[in-house]
Amino acid sequence: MQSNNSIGLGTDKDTPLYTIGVVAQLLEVSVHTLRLYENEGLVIPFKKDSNHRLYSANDITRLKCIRDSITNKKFSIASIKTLYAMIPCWSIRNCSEGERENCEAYNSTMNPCWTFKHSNNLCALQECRTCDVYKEHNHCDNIKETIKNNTRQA
DNA sequence: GTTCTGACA
DNA sequence: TGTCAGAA
Repeated sequence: MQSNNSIGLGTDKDTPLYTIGVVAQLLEVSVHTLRLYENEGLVIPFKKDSNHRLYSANDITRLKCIRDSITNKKFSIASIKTLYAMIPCWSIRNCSEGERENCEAYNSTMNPCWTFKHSNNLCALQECRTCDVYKEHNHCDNIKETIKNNTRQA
């Protein structure tokens, strides 16, 4: 018997395993809503060659956070985007002054860094889905921790 | 049967 | 957010 999963790969919370239909049932939202969250840049599911989406356990954790924010805390999608946009990616990735000046993400207040192209900076080298700036905030609560760690005293 | 994209209510 | 169309 395989203890991990049906395809026998060593699995962890980052392994994309769940189809959009399964996730929709799990979170009690429509498939359409999950695609909306993706289009709005709230979540980045893995895409198979077939272009079908696969979600990991961490993606589901993230989606639960998003749902809780919207349903219980009355956040809008736009407000969640703004919150994500406040994550100091430039600090986490140690971007230079020059890189910051030329970076759309650094200068955006409305959109998370992972919604930009990143064709001409160090972010072009890594998939946002696997970047700490994105990954470390699957729990919405972690944003506060990040801000704490990046705040200097005057 | 499930999911994809795009469009419209 | 829901639903429908046409395709894979």
